Amino acid sequence: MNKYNPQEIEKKWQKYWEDNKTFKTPEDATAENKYYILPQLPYPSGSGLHVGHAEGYTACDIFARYQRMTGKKVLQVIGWDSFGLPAENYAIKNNVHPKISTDNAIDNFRKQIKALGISVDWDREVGSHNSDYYKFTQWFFLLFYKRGLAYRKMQTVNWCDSCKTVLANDQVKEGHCERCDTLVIQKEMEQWYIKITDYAERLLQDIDKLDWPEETKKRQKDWIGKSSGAEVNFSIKDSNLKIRVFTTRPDTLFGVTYVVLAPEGKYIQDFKDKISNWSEVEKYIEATSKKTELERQIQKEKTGVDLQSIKAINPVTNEEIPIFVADYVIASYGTGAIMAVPAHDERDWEFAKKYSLPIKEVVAPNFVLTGKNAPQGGVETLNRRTVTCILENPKTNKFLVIKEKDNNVLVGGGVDEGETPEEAMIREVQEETGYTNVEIYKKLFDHLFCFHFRFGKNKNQMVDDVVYHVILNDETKIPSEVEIGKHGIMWVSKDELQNTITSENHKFMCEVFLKGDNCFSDYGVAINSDFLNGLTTEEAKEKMIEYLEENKLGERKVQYKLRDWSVSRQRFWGAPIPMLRNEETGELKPVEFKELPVLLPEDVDFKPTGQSPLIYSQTFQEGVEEKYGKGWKREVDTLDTFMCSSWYYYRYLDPKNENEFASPEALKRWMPVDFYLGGPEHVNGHLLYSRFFTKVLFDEGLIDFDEPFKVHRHQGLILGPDNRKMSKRWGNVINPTDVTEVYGADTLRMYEMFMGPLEEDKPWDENGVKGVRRFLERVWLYSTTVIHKITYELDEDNIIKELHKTIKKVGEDLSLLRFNTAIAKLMEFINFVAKDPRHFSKNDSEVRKDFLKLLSPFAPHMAEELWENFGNKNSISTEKWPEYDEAKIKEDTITVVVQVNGKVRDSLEVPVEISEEDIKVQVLALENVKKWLEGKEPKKVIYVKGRLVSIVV
RNA sequence: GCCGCGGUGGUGAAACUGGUAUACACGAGGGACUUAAAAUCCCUUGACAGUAAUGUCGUGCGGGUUCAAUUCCCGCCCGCGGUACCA
Repeated sequence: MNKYNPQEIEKKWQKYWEDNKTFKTPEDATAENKYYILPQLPYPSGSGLHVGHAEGYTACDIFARYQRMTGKKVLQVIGWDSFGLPAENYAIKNNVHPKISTDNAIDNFRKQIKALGISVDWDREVGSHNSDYYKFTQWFFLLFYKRGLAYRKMQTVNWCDSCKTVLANDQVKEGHCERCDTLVIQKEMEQWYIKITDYAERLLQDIDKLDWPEETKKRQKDWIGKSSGAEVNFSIKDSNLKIRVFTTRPDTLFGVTYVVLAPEGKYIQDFKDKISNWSEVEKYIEATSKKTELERQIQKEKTGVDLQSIKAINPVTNEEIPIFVADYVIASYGTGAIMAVPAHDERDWEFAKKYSLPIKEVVAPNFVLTGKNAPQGGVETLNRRTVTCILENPKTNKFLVIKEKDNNVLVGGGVDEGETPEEAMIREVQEETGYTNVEIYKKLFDHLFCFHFRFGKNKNQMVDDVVYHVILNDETKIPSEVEIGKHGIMWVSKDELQNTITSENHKFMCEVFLKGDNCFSDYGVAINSDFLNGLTTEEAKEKMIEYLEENKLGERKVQYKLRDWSVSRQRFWGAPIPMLRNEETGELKPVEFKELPVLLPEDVDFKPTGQSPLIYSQTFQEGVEEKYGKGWKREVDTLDTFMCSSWYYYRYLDPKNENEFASPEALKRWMPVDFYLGGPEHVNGHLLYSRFFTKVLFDEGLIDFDEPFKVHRHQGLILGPDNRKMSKRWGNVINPTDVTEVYGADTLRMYEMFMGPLEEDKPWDENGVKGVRRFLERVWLYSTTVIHKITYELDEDNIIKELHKTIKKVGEDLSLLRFNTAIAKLMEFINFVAKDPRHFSKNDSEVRKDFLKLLSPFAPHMAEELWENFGNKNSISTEKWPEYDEAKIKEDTITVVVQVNGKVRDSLEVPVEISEEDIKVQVLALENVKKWLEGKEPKKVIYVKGRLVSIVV
């Protein structure tokens, strides 16, 4: 029989699949049996396919082939994200029209993907740069416009001066352009925006119903960035003007000691006339605007300018407080103004320290005890004022600890009626220790709350503690007193103090004391806050919001970090925005659907000037005035390519439809996507936009589901052999075509899947490729040649048993996308077969037939060829996935491990059905066990069914 | 800084729900075949001690829970990714 020659057979089968349209989308798919597998939309770059592409497409393909064999009607298509900057930049550099270079790149990509044996329906291929596609990208824009979701606004935008275009927030990486790494600058421009923020709440809520990786869901939630709080009005003294601030902590309003405005915000301009030191302020604003976002982030020290001659009024205290302009407040979040609570916000604290502003504490720490002292529901809460001290003997540098029966605590007790806390403190020290000559050295906390359950009283108790540092002057004691002697006392060193104390809140006091500085709490109980005093942070927040709303001082407010999506691009190679504008009146008018597509003109000089290249077209505005009247012009910006890639999975369903983005029947039959594989870099861009598109379609009544991707998984990066990201710069790029030419596509596919878990990053290893090729060679050999060399003889039942185990494992692993372990099992099976290949090699081996089916998703070309050798005329991909028989896998005996005191000492073969008693008897009779028991009686013998016996001596 | 993920042989990595740690593959060493090499096949391969049987240690580090911990809990260290004056 022939040598394994992948180059030959792979071409043969690729042609067969193409000629026979083997992977044409089944006509008989229904909502019940359909399975929509979606590989990522590739950008067809000039440098061709990357091994990372091969990884993603292979994974989807293996999964698709497996699903088909289990009876699913699979839809799998690949298309092209073919608009975009790189093609345009390439065109500028090489003076080729992007349409030509893009079409060439697509031809190349298609050829390379076909050479991997990926089973997609090529009749449904789409490219976003084709007018029959971008017609509907434009339609989506018009849909957004119609629904009030597309609007123009003047705003500072991220500008890349090398690409000469605007960038969306997620296209900026660490202050640099994602594509060309140029430092991004801010520029004021009028742009088209999509109001994705209208959908923030739904985009956030619905994440929970998705089967996506948990960390991915979290990342998207964080990006949407919901925070709840209030907007509060601060009036300006002697004026009708107001400052509105957003805060998540309305409960700290009593601690607000100044207000800060963002330098680029609107407020500062409104106050211009009232500010006596305007020139200083103006200088500061200008200095800020010159800084890039990056510089602003890096600078450590806070800066700002006091707005002299105007003061704000704290709405709850009615105190006059200063107003600052400072660049630690940004204009684009909230209202562009903040209320500063230096006692409880690190940034405000730094600023207040620098400019010597008052710091007013309004939240005291609150310890909620855990365990048996945790507060209980449904019982009354008592309030109690108490004192506690850290008592130090300065002569010995030791600290006093009171030993109760199961607790070590500090000295303290309740404050009696008519007594000051100081008096109470001195009294408690005397009562509990007998020491009379003590003095209060320092107050550590005015309030430290502790919320716990009091068993004796069957009530919860909220203790409001004053904490002191007390010094022992000398060891004079009261001769005899009541409480002394009830519990012991001990003196410990500074180092031992914190670990000796067992009560949680006392431990915390020691911690703060030892650190020696003030530590303000974020959450706890309100103090110095009038009607909020004594409430926990959560309660106080609610109460303050109610108060604000009642008194018309502000209202509840939810803020999101998510910004509206800027979609205008001043570039050529994109879909024209289908809008008209009257240059004289400024009116806007959408292009009607029947006029779509607005074609991208051919006659454009697309050299970047910062202006949209479409301005230079002779033909683009032709006939517009005749049709719409004087002054009307087409919009000359093009759409962000994310607009194109946010809906491609709909176009695959019905790619030739001229009237709709997809027909209702096709949508009903195929959506939502059952499995979507993509890189983790798209979480806050593409995936979010696609979800948004889908929700808009749902609201328009065009679809009856509101999430496009039911199941989503990521693929990891394939790194270079040097463990670095593949890049021309490091010279570590592996070209999949080179690998295919030497080893064959089946080897490449299987190797990439064998490298490790799909979602992890993993380095390339040429030797690993060879290993997989060796495996395939062995499969070929045993399938085509009768081998007489036998290591030891196996009867057919042994092989069948191993086969059924393999069917089980490979099937399970495939359904969980654990390709690496599935392949390991296939290898194990062949290793087993190698001991005695006769049953596998014989002419009509059923074992071999089943094995080839298992192999076929991974190495489809070889599987087809060897399948054909049996005389089969059909493609193996149309075969049914083998089923395993539990009875055939069943073992008669099991190996039970024997442990003595947790260490493995022996193992023994026993019948599966052995009783617990029998096995214990057998185990205790073992020589090894006797030896390790050393004559002692076992205290305990544990039997874990089918696994081990553990003996404890 | 904050958030998320991860750390297992010389290497890529396995290990169900707490139950024999290192499957599968690579590499390395030894052997067979060969005039020789490649290819192929066979054996060995976590570390340490020992001729061996065997024993001790071993999943980033330090503790804990348990008859039993890569797996659960607490405290650290390191790497990767996200995000950042978001009030």
